[in-house]
Amino acid sequence: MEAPVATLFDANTSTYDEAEVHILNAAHRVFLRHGTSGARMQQIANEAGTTKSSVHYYFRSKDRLADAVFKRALEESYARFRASLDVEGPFEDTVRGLVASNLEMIRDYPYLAGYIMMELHQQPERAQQAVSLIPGCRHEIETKLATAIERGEIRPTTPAEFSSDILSLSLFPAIAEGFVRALAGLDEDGWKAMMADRTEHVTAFYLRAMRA
Amino acid sequence: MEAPVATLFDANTSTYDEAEVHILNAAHRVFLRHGTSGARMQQIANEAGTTKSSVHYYFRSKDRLADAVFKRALEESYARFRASLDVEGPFEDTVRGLVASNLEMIRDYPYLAGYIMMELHQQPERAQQAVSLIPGCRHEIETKLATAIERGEIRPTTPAEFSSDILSLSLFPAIAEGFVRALAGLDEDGWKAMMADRTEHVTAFYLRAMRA
DNA sequence: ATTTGGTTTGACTAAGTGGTCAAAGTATAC
DNA sequence: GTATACTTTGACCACTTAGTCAAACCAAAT
Repeated sequence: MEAPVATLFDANTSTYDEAEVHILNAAHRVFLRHGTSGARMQQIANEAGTTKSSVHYYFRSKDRLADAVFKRALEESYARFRASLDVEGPFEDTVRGLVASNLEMIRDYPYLAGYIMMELHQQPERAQQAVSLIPGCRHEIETKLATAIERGEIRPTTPAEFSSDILSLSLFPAIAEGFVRALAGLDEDGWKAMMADRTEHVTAFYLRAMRA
Repeated sequence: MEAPVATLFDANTSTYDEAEVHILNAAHRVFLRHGTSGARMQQIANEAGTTKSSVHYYFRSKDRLADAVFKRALEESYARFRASLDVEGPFEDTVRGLVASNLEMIRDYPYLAGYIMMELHQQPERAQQAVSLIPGCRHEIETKLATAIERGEIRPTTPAEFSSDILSLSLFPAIAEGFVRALAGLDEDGWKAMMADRTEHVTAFYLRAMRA
Protein backbone atom coordinates (compact mmCIF):
# COMPACT_ATOMS: atom_id res chain seq x y z
CA MET A 1 0.00 0.00 0.00
CA GLU A 2 3.00 2.29 0.07
CA ALA A 3 3.64 4.85 -2.60
CA PRO A 4 6.60 3.82 -4.73
CA VAL A 5 9.89 5.62 -4.27
CA ALA A 6 12.03 6.23 -7.33
CA THR A 7 15.49 4.73 -7.12
CA LEU A 8 18.77 6.27 -8.16
CA PHE A 9 21.25 4.67 -10.51
CA ASP A 10 18.99 1.97 -11.84
CA ALA A 11 21.61 1.34 -14.45
CA ASN A 12 24.64 -0.20 -12.82
CA THR A 13 27.38 2.35 -13.32
CA SER A 14 29.81 1.84 -10.51
CA THR A 15 32.15 -0.63 -8.88
CA TYR A 16 29.40 -2.24 -6.84
CA ASP A 17 28.42 -5.73 -7.88
CA GLU A 18 24.86 -6.50 -8.82
CA ALA A 19 23.57 -7.81 -5.50
CA GLU A 20 25.11 -4.89 -3.71
CA VAL A 21 23.38 -2.43 -6.00
CA HIS A 22 20.04 -4.16 -5.50
CA ILE A 23 20.43 -3.90 -1.77
CA LEU A 24 21.54 -0.29 -1.93
CA ASN A 25 18.57 0.58 -4.11
CA ALA A 26 16.21 -1.17 -1.73
CA ALA A 27 17.79 0.61 1.21
CA HIS A 28 17.47 3.86 -0.65
CA ARG A 29 13.74 3.37 -1.06
CA VAL A 30 13.16 2.39 2.54
CA PHE A 31 15.38 5.04 4.10
CA LEU A 32 13.90 7.81 2.00
CA ARG A 33 10.41 6.97 3.11
CA HIS A 34 10.97 6.21 6.76
CA GLY A 35 14.20 7.95 7.66
CA THR A 36 17.15 6.20 9.23
CA SER A 37 15.53 5.59 12.61
CA GLY A 38 12.24 4.46 11.07
CA ALA A 39 13.81 2.09 8.55
CA ARG A 40 14.11 -1.63 9.31
CA MET A 41 16.84 -3.91 8.06
CA GLN A 42 14.28 -6.66 7.54
CA GLN A 43 12.17 -4.46 5.29
CA ILE A 44 15.23 -3.54 3.25
CA ALA A 45 16.06 -7.22 2.84
CA ASN A 46 12.49 -7.99 1.74
CA GLU A 47 12.51 -5.07 -0.66
CA ALA A 48 15.77 -6.33 -2.16
CA GLY A 49 14.42 -9.88 -2.38
CA THR A 50 17.15 -11.26 -0.16
CA THR A 51 17.85 -11.91 3.52
CA LYS A 52 18.86 -9.68 6.35
CA SER A 53 22.11 -11.61 6.61
CA SER A 54 23.01 -10.69 3.06
CA VAL A 55 22.37 -7.07 3.76
CA HIS A 56 24.78 -7.31 6.66
CA TYR A 57 27.25 -9.23 4.56
CA TYR A 58 27.53 -6.34 2.13
CA PHE A 59 27.18 -3.38 4.46
CA ARG A 60 28.15 -4.73 7.89
CA SER A 61 25.82 -2.49 9.87
CA LYS A 62 22.75 -0.30 9.60
CA ASP A 63 24.90 2.77 10.25
CA ARG A 64 27.19 2.05 7.32
CA LEU A 65 24.24 1.36 5.07
CA ALA A 66 22.63 4.59 6.19
CA ASP A 67 25.83 6.45 5.44
CA ALA A 68 26.04 4.95 1.97
CA VAL A 69 22.45 5.92 1.20
CA PHE A 70 22.84 9.41 2.59
CA LYS A 71 26.01 10.00 0.64
CA ARG A 72 24.54 8.72 -2.60
CA ALA A 73 21.40 10.80 -2.14
CA LEU A 74 23.52 13.91 -1.74
CA GLU A 75 25.76 13.11 -4.68
CA GLU A 76 22.78 12.70 -6.96
CA SER A 77 21.32 16.07 -6.00
CA TYR A 78 24.68 17.73 -6.31
CA ALA A 79 25.45 16.47 -9.78
CA ARG A 80 22.54 18.42 -11.20
CA PHE A 81 23.02 21.44 -9.00
CA ARG A 82 26.71 21.69 -9.73
CA ALA A 83 26.24 21.37 -13.47
CA SER A 84 23.86 24.30 -13.59
CA LEU A 85 26.50 26.49 -11.95
CA ASP A 86 28.86 26.05 -14.88
CA VAL A 87 26.47 27.63 -17.36
CA GLU A 88 27.78 30.83 -18.89
CA GLY A 89 25.58 33.73 -19.89
CA PRO A 90 23.34 36.25 -18.15
CA PHE A 91 22.59 35.80 -14.47
CA GLU A 92 19.00 35.03 -15.30
CA ASP A 93 20.15 31.79 -16.89
CA THR A 94 22.09 30.83 -13.81
CA VAL A 95 19.06 31.39 -11.63
CA ARG A 96 16.83 29.43 -13.97
CA GLY A 97 19.39 26.62 -14.11
CA LEU A 98 19.65 26.33 -10.35
CA VAL A 99 15.91 26.40 -9.84
CA ALA A 100 15.32 23.92 -12.64
CA SER A 101 17.94 21.50 -11.29
CA ASN A 102 16.28 21.51 -7.89
CA LEU A 103 12.81 21.05 -9.29
CA GLU A 104 13.86 18.29 -11.66
CA MET A 105 15.51 16.50 -8.77
CA ILE A 106 12.28 16.74 -6.84
CA ARG A 107 10.21 15.56 -9.76
CA ASP A 108 12.40 12.50 -10.26
CA TYR A 109 12.94 11.66 -6.59
CA PRO A 110 10.05 13.14 -4.63
CA TYR A 111 11.21 11.97 -1.20
CA LEU A 112 14.85 12.94 -1.57
CA ALA A 113 14.76 16.52 -0.33
CA GLY A 114 12.52 15.67 2.61
CA TYR A 115 14.76 12.77 3.53
CA ILE A 116 17.87 14.93 3.56
CA MET A 117 16.10 17.53 5.68
CA MET A 118 15.04 14.82 8.12
CA GLU A 119 18.53 13.42 8.45
CA LEU A 120 20.05 16.85 8.98
CA HIS A 121 17.38 17.65 11.55
CA GLN A 122 18.32 14.60 13.58
CA GLN A 123 22.07 14.91 13.06
CA PRO A 124 22.81 18.57 12.38
CA GLU A 125 26.56 17.96 12.60
CA ARG A 126 26.41 16.11 9.31
CA ALA A 127 25.64 19.33 7.44
CA GLN A 128 29.33 20.11 7.20
CA GLN A 129 30.09 16.71 5.70
CA ALA A 130 27.08 17.02 3.43
CA VAL A 131 28.22 20.30 1.93
CA SER A 132 31.82 19.17 1.58
CA LEU A 133 30.63 16.77 -1.11
CA ILE A 134 30.13 19.70 -3.51
CA PRO A 135 33.65 20.97 -3.87
CA GLY A 136 34.09 24.46 -5.23
CA CYS A 137 30.41 25.20 -5.09
CA ARG A 138 30.71 27.93 -2.53
CA HIS A 139 33.41 29.76 -4.42
CA GLU A 140 31.52 29.39 -7.68
CA ILE A 141 28.40 30.93 -6.20
CA GLU A 142 30.34 33.80 -4.68
CA THR A 143 31.99 34.59 -8.00
CA LYS A 144 28.84 34.40 -10.09
CA LEU A 145 27.01 36.54 -7.58
CA ALA A 146 29.73 39.18 -7.38
CA THR A 147 29.84 39.43 -11.16
CA ALA A 148 26.10 39.80 -11.49
CA ILE A 149 26.00 42.50 -8.82
CA GLU A 150 28.89 44.36 -10.40
CA ARG A 151 27.20 44.25 -13.78
CA GLY A 152 24.04 45.62 -12.24
CA GLU A 153 22.01 42.53 -13.16
CA ILE A 154 20.77 42.26 -9.59
CA ARG A 155 20.90 44.37 -6.47
CA PRO A 156 23.52 43.60 -3.82
CA THR A 157 22.95 40.48 -1.74
CA THR A 158 25.03 37.96 0.19
CA PRO A 159 25.73 34.35 -0.83
CA ALA A 160 23.84 33.18 2.26
CA GLU A 161 20.78 35.20 1.30
CA PHE A 162 21.00 34.13 -2.30
CA SER A 163 21.23 30.46 -1.37
CA SER A 164 18.44 30.74 1.17
CA ASP A 165 16.09 32.49 -1.20
CA ILE A 166 16.69 30.20 -4.16
CA LEU A 167 16.70 26.95 -2.19
CA SER A 168 13.64 28.00 -0.20
CA LEU A 169 11.52 28.81 -3.19
CA SER A 170 12.48 25.70 -5.11
CA LEU A 171 12.70 23.03 -2.41
CA PHE A 172 10.22 23.94 0.29
CA PRO A 173 6.96 23.46 -1.61
CA ALA A 174 7.93 19.90 -2.44
CA ILE A 175 8.95 19.10 1.12
CA ALA A 176 5.71 20.53 2.45
CA GLU A 177 3.51 19.44 -0.43
CA GLY A 178 0.80 17.89 1.69
CA PHE A 179 0.63 20.87 3.95
CA VAL A 180 0.50 23.50 1.24
CA ARG A 181 -2.04 21.53 -0.72
CA ALA A 182 -4.32 21.14 2.25
CA LEU A 183 -3.88 24.78 3.17
CA ALA A 184 -4.82 26.01 -0.28
CA GLY A 185 -7.35 23.26 -0.95
CA LEU A 186 -5.54 22.07 -4.06
CA ASP A 187 -6.26 18.74 -5.73
CA GLU A 188 -3.59 16.69 -7.45
CA ASP A 189 -4.06 18.29 -10.86
CA GLY A 190 -3.93 21.75 -9.40
CA TRP A 191 -0.69 20.88 -7.65
CA LYS A 192 0.85 19.40 -10.77
CA ALA A 193 -0.08 22.49 -12.74
CA MET A 194 1.55 24.68 -10.17
CA MET A 195 4.72 22.59 -10.05
CA ALA A 196 4.94 22.51 -13.82
CA ASP A 197 4.97 26.28 -13.79
CA ARG A 198 7.20 26.59 -10.76
CA THR A 199 10.57 26.94 -12.49
CA GLU A 200 9.42 29.95 -14.46
CA HIS A 201 7.48 31.37 -11.54
CA VAL A 202 10.44 31.18 -9.16
CA THR A 203 12.92 32.48 -11.72
CA ALA A 204 10.80 35.47 -12.64
CA PHE A 205 9.85 35.99 -9.01
CA TYR A 206 13.46 36.07 -7.87
CA LEU A 207 14.61 38.37 -10.64
CA ARG A 208 11.78 40.84 -10.10
CA ALA A 209 12.55 40.92 -6.41
CA MET A 210 16.26 41.40 -6.94
CA ARG A 211 16.31 43.65 -10.00
CA ALA A 212 18.89 46.37 -9.31
CA MET B 1 25.44 16.74 25.29
CA GLU B 2 22.19 17.44 23.46
CA ALA B 3 21.17 20.94 22.53
CA PRO B 4 18.23 22.07 24.66
CA VAL B 5 14.80 22.24 23.11
CA ALA B 6 12.49 25.01 24.18
CA THR B 7 9.22 23.82 25.63
CA LEU B 8 5.75 25.13 25.01
CA PHE B 9 3.33 26.20 27.70
CA ASP B 10 5.83 26.36 30.51
CA ALA B 11 3.16 28.11 32.49
CA ASN B 12 0.40 25.70 33.29
CA THR B 13 -2.61 27.06 31.47
CA SER B 14 -4.83 24.13 30.72
CA THR B 15 -6.79 21.30 32.27
CA TYR B 16 -3.77 19.03 32.53
CA ASP B 17 -2.50 18.40 36.02
CA GLU B 18 1.07 19.19 36.87
CA ALA B 19 2.66 15.79 36.36
CA GLU B 20 0.91 15.43 33.05
CA VAL B 21 2.27 18.77 31.87
CA HIS B 22 5.78 17.82 32.92
CA ILE B 23 5.54 14.62 30.95
CA LEU B 24 4.06 16.35 27.93
CA ASN B 25 6.82 18.94 27.99
CA ALA B 26 9.45 16.25 28.23
CA ALA B 27 7.83 14.35 25.38
CA HIS B 28 7.72 17.55 23.39
CA ARG B 29 11.47 18.01 23.78
CA VAL B 30 12.30 14.44 22.88
CA PHE B 31 9.90 14.12 19.96
CA LEU B 32 10.99 17.41 18.43
CA ARG B 33 14.60 16.36 18.43
CA HIS B 34 14.29 12.74 17.37
CA GLY B 35 10.95 12.46 15.62
CA THR B 36 8.26 9.99 16.61
CA SER B 37 10.11 6.89 15.45
CA GLY B 38 13.41 8.02 16.93
CA ALA B 39 11.97 8.97 20.32
CA ARG B 40 12.11 6.50 23.22
CA MET B 41 9.57 6.29 26.02
CA GLN B 42 12.37 5.68 28.51
CA GLN B 43 14.12 8.88 27.50
CA ILE B 44 10.90 10.83 27.87
CA ALA B 45 10.43 9.40 31.36
CA ASN B 46 14.00 10.31 32.32
CA GLU B 47 13.58 13.80 30.89
CA ALA B 48 10.41 14.22 32.95
CA GLY B 49 12.10 12.87 36.06
CA THR B 50 9.62 10.02 36.39
CA THR B 51 9.15 6.44 35.30
CA LYS B 52 8.08 4.88 32.04
CA SER B 53 5.04 3.48 33.83
CA SER B 54 3.88 6.95 34.77
CA VAL B 55 4.20 8.12 31.22
CA HIS B 56 1.96 5.22 30.21
CA TYR B 57 -0.40 5.94 33.06
CA TYR B 58 -1.09 9.43 31.70
CA PHE B 59 -0.91 8.80 27.98
CA ARG B 60 -1.61 5.08 27.58
CA SER B 61 0.58 4.58 24.52
CA LYS B 62 3.38 6.12 22.52
CA ASP B 63 0.96 6.79 19.69
CA ARG B 64 -1.36 8.84 21.85
CA LEU B 65 1.53 10.75 23.33
CA ALA B 66 2.86 11.42 19.85
CA ASP B 67 -0.56 12.66 18.78
CA ALA B 68 -0.77 14.99 21.76
CA VAL B 69 2.65 16.44 21.03
CA PHE B 70 1.99 16.82 17.33
CA LYS B 71 -1.33 18.52 17.93
CA ARG B 72 0.08 20.89 20.51
CA ALA B 73 3.03 21.76 18.27
CA LEU B 74 0.63 22.67 15.49
CA GLU B 75 -1.66 24.67 17.72
CA GLU B 76 1.20 26.75 19.01
CA SER B 77 2.36 27.62 15.50
CA TYR B 78 -1.16 28.37 14.37
CA ALA B 79 -2.01 30.75 17.19
CA ARG B 80 0.61 33.18 15.97
CA PHE B 81 -0.04 32.61 12.31
CA ARG B 82 -3.78 33.02 12.62
CA ALA B 83 -3.49 36.20 14.69
CA SER B 84 -1.44 37.90 12.02
CA LEU B 85 -4.17 37.23 9.47
CA ASP B 86 -6.63 39.38 11.39
CA VAL B 87 -4.55 42.53 11.05
CA GLU B 88 -6.27 45.24 9.04
CA GLY B 89 -4.44 47.70 6.85
CA PRO B 90 -2.32 47.57 3.70
CA PHE B 91 -1.34 44.20 2.28
CA GLU B 92 2.26 44.91 3.14
CA ASP B 93 1.33 44.68 6.81
CA THR B 94 -0.34 41.33 6.29
CA VAL B 95 2.76 39.97 4.60
CA ARG B 96 5.03 41.32 7.31
CA GLY B 97 2.75 39.89 9.97
CA LEU B 98 2.73 36.42 8.44
CA VAL B 99 6.47 36.36 7.93
CA ALA B 100 7.14 37.70 11.40
CA SER B 101 4.85 35.13 13.02
CA ASN B 102 6.70 32.32 11.30
CA LEU B 103 10.11 33.66 12.17
CA GLU B 104 9.19 34.32 15.79
CA MET B 105 7.90 30.80 16.07
CA ILE B 106 11.21 29.53 14.76
CA ARG B 107 13.21 31.75 17.06
CA ASP B 108 11.30 30.52 20.11
CA TYR B 109 11.08 26.85 19.12
CA PRO B 110 13.91 26.10 16.72
CA TYR B 111 13.06 22.44 16.17
CA LEU B 112 9.34 22.86 15.71
CA ALA B 113 9.15 23.47 11.98
CA GLY B 114 11.62 20.71 11.18
CA TYR B 115 9.73 18.31 13.42
CA ILE B 116 6.42 19.01 11.70
CA MET B 117 8.04 18.55 8.30
CA MET B 118 9.49 15.22 9.45
CA GLU B 119 6.18 13.96 10.73
CA LEU B 120 4.38 14.96 7.56
CA HIS B 121 7.11 13.35 5.48
CA GLN B 122 6.55 10.03 7.22
CA GLN B 123 2.78 10.28 7.42
CA PRO B 124 1.63 12.53 4.57
CA GLU B 125 -2.00 11.69 5.23
CA ARG B 126 -1.85 13.72 8.43
CA ALA B 127 -1.51 16.94 6.45
CA GLN B 128 -5.28 17.18 6.10
CA GLN B 129 -5.79 16.82 9.84
CA ALA B 130 -2.94 19.24 10.48
CA VAL B 131 -4.46 22.00 8.40
CA SER B 132 -7.95 21.43 9.76
CA LEU B 133 -6.69 22.77 13.07
CA ILE B 134 -6.60 26.30 11.63
CA PRO B 135 -10.27 26.87 10.90
CA GLY B 136 -11.12 29.64 8.51
CA CYS B 137 -7.53 30.24 7.58
CA ARG B 138 -7.95 29.24 3.97
CA HIS B 139 -10.93 31.50 3.43
CA GLU B 140 -9.20 34.38 5.20
CA ILE B 141 -6.15 34.09 2.95
CA GLU B 142 -8.28 33.93 -0.18
CA THR B 143 -10.19 37.06 0.80
CA LYS B 144 -7.17 39.09 1.80
CA LEU B 145 -5.41 38.09 -1.39
CA ALA B 146 -8.36 38.90 -3.64
CA THR B 147 -8.72 42.32 -2.06
CA ALA B 148 -5.05 43.14 -2.43
CA ILE B 149 -5.08 42.09 -6.07
CA GLU B 150 -8.21 44.07 -6.78
CA ARG B 151 -6.72 47.16 -5.16
CA GLY B 152 -3.62 46.75 -7.29
CA GLU B 153 -1.36 46.29 -4.26
CA ILE B 154 0.12 43.16 -5.78
CA ARG B 155 -0.03 41.42 -9.13
CA PRO B 156 -2.42 38.47 -9.57
CA THR B 157 -1.44 35.22 -7.88
CA THR B 158 -3.14 32.15 -6.47
CA PRO B 159 -3.54 31.26 -2.79
CA ALA B 160 -1.37 28.19 -3.34
CA GLU B 161 1.42 30.28 -4.83
CA PHE B 162 1.10 32.90 -2.16
CA SER B 163 1.29 30.33 0.63
CA SER B 164 4.18 28.52 -1.00
CA ASP B 165 6.21 31.65 -1.52
CA ILE B 166 5.66 33.11 1.93
CA LEU B 167 6.08 29.85 3.84
CA SER B 168 9.13 28.88 1.79
CA LEU B 169 10.98 32.10 2.39
CA SER B 170 10.22 32.23 6.08
CA LEU B 171 10.42 28.59 7.13
CA PHE B 172 12.96 26.88 4.92
CA PRO B 173 16.12 28.64 6.05
CA ALA B 174 15.45 27.60 9.62
CA ILE B 175 14.73 24.01 8.68
CA ALA B 176 17.89 23.82 6.61
CA GLU B 177 20.02 26.04 8.83
CA GLY B 178 22.99 23.72 9.02
CA PHE B 179 23.00 23.16 5.31
CA VAL B 180 22.71 26.80 4.29
CA ARG B 181 25.32 27.83 6.81
CA ALA B 182 27.79 25.26 5.60
CA LEU B 183 27.04 26.12 2.00
CA ALA B 184 27.66 29.83 2.50
CA GLY B 185 30.40 29.36 5.10
CA LEU B 186 28.54 31.36 7.73
CA ASP B 187 29.48 31.33 11.41
CA GLU B 188 26.93 31.60 14.19
CA ASP B 189 27.05 35.38 14.38
CA GLY B 190 26.66 35.72 10.64
CA TRP B 191 23.64 33.45 10.76
CA LYS B 192 22.06 35.33 13.64
CA ALA B 193 22.56 38.60 11.83
CA MET B 194 20.89 37.22 8.74
CA MET B 195 17.95 35.85 10.71
CA ALA B 196 17.53 39.10 12.61
CA ASP B 197 17.13 40.84 9.28
CA ARG B 198 15.06 38.10 7.71
CA THR B 199 11.57 39.46 8.40
CA GLU B 200 12.31 42.71 6.64
CA HIS B 201 14.27 41.01 3.90
CA VAL B 202 11.49 38.56 3.08
CA THR B 203 8.74 41.15 3.32
CA ALA B 204 10.50 43.59 1.03
CA PHE B 205 11.61 40.74 -1.23
CA TYR B 206 8.09 39.43 -1.64
CA LEU B 207 6.55 42.85 -2.24
CA ARG B 208 9.14 43.81 -4.83
CA ALA B 209 8.60 40.53 -6.63
CA MET B 210 4.83 40.87 -6.59
CA ARG B 211 4.40 44.58 -7.07
CA ALA B 212 1.61 45.03 -9.62
C1' DA C 1 36.71 -34.77 -8.53
C1' DT C 2 38.46 -31.63 -5.41
C1' DT C 3 39.85 -27.46 -3.69
C1' DT C 4 39.17 -22.68 -3.08
C1' DG C 5 36.97 -18.35 -2.98
C1' DG C 6 33.14 -15.73 -2.39
C1' DT C 7 28.09 -15.78 -1.39
C1' DT C 8 23.66 -17.05 0.73
C1' DT C 9 21.00 -18.70 4.28
C1' DG C 10 18.39 -19.84 8.58
C1' DA C 11 18.88 -20.37 13.27
C1' DC C 12 20.39 -17.86 16.96
C1' DT C 13 21.58 -14.07 20.39
C1' DA C 14 21.64 -10.01 23.23
C1' DA C 15 19.89 -5.79 23.85
C1' DG C 16 16.28 -2.97 23.40
C1' DT C 17 11.27 -1.86 22.78
C1' DG C 18 6.42 -0.54 24.15
C1' DG C 19 3.36 -1.98 27.31
C1' DT C 20 1.14 -4.44 31.69
C1' DC C 21 0.22 -5.25 36.41
C1' DA C 22 -0.24 -5.79 41.10
C1' DA C 23 1.56 -3.88 45.06
C1' DA C 24 2.87 0.10 47.57
C1' DG C 25 2.40 4.95 48.49
C1' DT C 26 -0.35 9.22 49.40
C1' DA C 27 -3.70 12.46 50.19
C1' DT C 28 -8.51 13.39 51.33
C1' DA C 29 -13.00 12.56 53.35
C1' DC C 30 -15.47 10.25 56.76
C1' DG D 1 -8.07 5.37 62.24
C1' DT D 2 -9.75 3.71 58.11
C1' DA D 3 -11.88 3.53 53.74
C1' DT D 4 -11.52 5.50 49.17
C1' DA D 5 -9.61 7.21 45.04
C1' DC D 6 -5.77 8.52 42.67
C1' DT D 7 -0.79 8.15 41.74
C1' DT D 8 3.76 6.05 41.53
C1' DT D 9 6.71 2.41 41.10
C1' DG D 10 9.62 -1.69 39.89
C1' DA D 11 9.31 -6.11 38.27
C1' DC D 12 7.91 -8.29 34.45
C1' DC D 13 6.31 -9.77 29.54
C1' DA D 14 5.97 -10.37 24.64
C1' DC D 15 7.89 -8.84 20.84
C1' DT D 16 11.09 -6.49 17.79
C1' DT D 17 15.56 -5.21 16.51
C1' DA D 18 20.38 -5.20 14.77
C1' DG D 19 23.80 -8.21 14.43
C1' DT D 20 26.41 -13.07 14.51
C1' DC D 21 27.80 -17.51 12.95
C1' DA D 22 28.61 -21.79 11.15
C1' DA D 23 26.91 -24.58 7.77
C1' DA D 24 25.42 -24.99 3.10
C1' DC D 25 25.84 -23.39 -1.58
C1' DC D 26 27.97 -22.40 -5.90
C1' DA D 27 31.07 -21.30 -9.53
C1' DA D 28 35.58 -21.36 -11.29
C1' DA D 29 40.25 -23.00 -11.17
C1' DT D 30 43.36 -26.92 -10.55
